[in-house]
Parts: sequence; C-alpha cells; structure tokens
Amino acid sequence: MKAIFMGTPDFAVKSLEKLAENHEVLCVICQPDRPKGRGKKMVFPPVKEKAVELNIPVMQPEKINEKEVIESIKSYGADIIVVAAYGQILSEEILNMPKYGCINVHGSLLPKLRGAAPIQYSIINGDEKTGITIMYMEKGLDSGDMISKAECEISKDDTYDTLTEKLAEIGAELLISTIKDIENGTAVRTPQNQDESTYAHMISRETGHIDWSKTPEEIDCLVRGLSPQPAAYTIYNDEVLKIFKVEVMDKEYAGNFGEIVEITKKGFVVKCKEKSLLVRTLQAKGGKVMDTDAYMRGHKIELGTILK
RNA sequence: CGCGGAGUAGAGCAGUCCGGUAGCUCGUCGGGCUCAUAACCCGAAGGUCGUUGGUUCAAAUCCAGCCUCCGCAA
Repeated sequence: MKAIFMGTPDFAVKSLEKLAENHEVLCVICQPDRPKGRGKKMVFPPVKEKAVELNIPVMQPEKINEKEVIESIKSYGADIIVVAAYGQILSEEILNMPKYGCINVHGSLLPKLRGAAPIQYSIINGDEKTGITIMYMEKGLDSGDMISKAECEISKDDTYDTLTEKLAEIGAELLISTIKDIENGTAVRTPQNQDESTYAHMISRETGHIDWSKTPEEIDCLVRGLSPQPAAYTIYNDEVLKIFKVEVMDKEYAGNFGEIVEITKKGFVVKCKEKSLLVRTLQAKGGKVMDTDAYMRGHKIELGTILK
C-alpha cells in the first residue's frame, strides 16, 4: 500500500520503521526542526532522523493545513495516511483525502486518555494496564472509530521512557496487522463510548511539581510518569531539585508534609500523606543525575528541612 | 553570538578570591573488636587537579584558547 507517515517523537519511530518494511512510504511529515539545547542548535526530530536514514522524502510544514502543503500531500496520491504523535491537527480536507482514510496510532486504550500525553498519565494515574489503540481519524481529538487495540501491563518500575519503548513496539506491530485488515476489508469500526472518555492534557513543567501532601504511592507514580523528561521536582533551599526515583516507606512520622524526617545511608526520607518516601535518585541544579547516597557524600542534608 | 554552573582518587565534594607539601565524606584492600553486622577502632593503596599554551623562582589556584558535561530558557 502507498502510505504517507506523519509523526514526530521517538514513540513514532518504530511505527515508521515497520511501515516502511511492509509498505511503500511515499513521504514523511513531521514537525519543523527546533532550536534545542544550550547553543541554539537545530535538531532533527527523531522521526526525521529515521526518514533520512531510510531515504524517504521529508516535509516539515509549520502549518499542515495550508493550501500549498495540502496540494503537495495530495500530489503523492497515497492510499492511506498513518499518524503517530504528529503534533498538529489535520483539516478535514486531509482526513478525507486517502481512499483508505487516515489512521492514528494512539498510546492508550481509548476512550481513556485521549490527548497529548497518554503514556505519562497512564503511569501518573497509577493504572495497571494501558495499551495502543488504532483508530480512524475524524474531526474531534482522538475521538474516531476504533479499529484495533493491544494491551500492555504497566509494571511498578516502569517509567515514561520504558513504557514508551514498550508501547512503540506494540504499536508498530499492531499497525501492520491493522493495515492488513483494512486492505482485506476485514477491519471493523467500533465507535468510542463518549461517556467513558478521559483526557491526558499536555504536560508542563508545573505538572512535575511534587505535592507532598499526597500519598507516597501517588508521588511515586508522578515521579515515574515524568522520568526522565521533564522530571518531577521539589524546591529544596530555593533551588529546583529533580527527583527520578523514590521508594515508598510504610513508616509514618510526625512533622509537616515535605519535611525531611530521617536520613539513612540510602537517602533521605520525606514525610507525606499517611506514610513517607525515601528519595533514591535525584539531580540538583547544574548537577548530574545521581543516587541520593552519592549526593549526600558531598552535600550536607539537614534534618527538618522542608521541601516545597 | 540566548543566560548560567561544572570538570581535583572508583563515587560525591572542599581547596581557586589572597599562587608555596593534594584534602574531606564514602567506597576498595589489609588488620582489629564483636555471637554477629550495613556498626565501631587501626592502617594502606589510589590523583600527569579536563586539555593546550602563556605569566612566574614556583600554577589545581592567575591569563588566553580548545574539549566535555549539566541547569534554565526555547
């Protein structure tokens, strides 16, 4: 089948790779290069890296719905458009263009967690399982009829990056089998139950600000769901302290939420709702990510300090 | 030219302002104490101080360039 692929981050790379193995990918569309990092270096999005490697032409329009862009997409005459975490809303003109339609590889079990950050929120919410849904795209945000699903368990030590990797793999496999069903005419459309839908809104810096009045389990989920990017954090002595790994402690202490109530060889313990939390891996301003015990060898941590 | 921080022993840091014997905490190795230990005591090994050049009698320290890493902002 002749396909156009739209996607941008790591999550989409596996799907592009599989698609290119099994079908003819006419063109890849992703977000424009962005200045990134310290200097102002322009960096290719991961999907572009892969497309270049595969010798597939790349388009990076600032606005996908501009007339010229639509014309050039049309000129490829694709049978299907595959979208995976592209980052722009497609106009109806594009959605109606290919004869097999536009399908989307989405990182959740729809109708749960529609939106931009389903993988992060599946962990943050403490879900035990998530998965991939492939659906036909329509005007609404991730609201189209579903074609196929695959489940994936979330383990207690999954983080955003490990789960993304698993889902990218599952999504790529499911994509290929789903396209086969579409080709054979055996694909079935299943409407989403709108009443059960939830949204996973865009992640911002502030999403990662730890609220110590929550339970340690909730905080653990937040930490893992945002690790390694953008990372959960707290304010320690007026500086941002990122936290990458924590351990729930059953012991309950007297004191305020966010107070450092015990210092052990492995790290320091912070009081939260009901129980407490041992911080195992962190990163201070300007520093590298390191285990808390390593950090404490060169930095003094005072008992009773309040994290905000 | 976006703003800023940092490279010193295996790890994390101090020392740099004010040049003059390389330090701390932990780890490692050896020994001791102990019923025992992740605890405690004694001892040892381990560093061309990121790199190149400059200034100086003398540079981790002052000056210039380069490399690498990190935080913010995007």
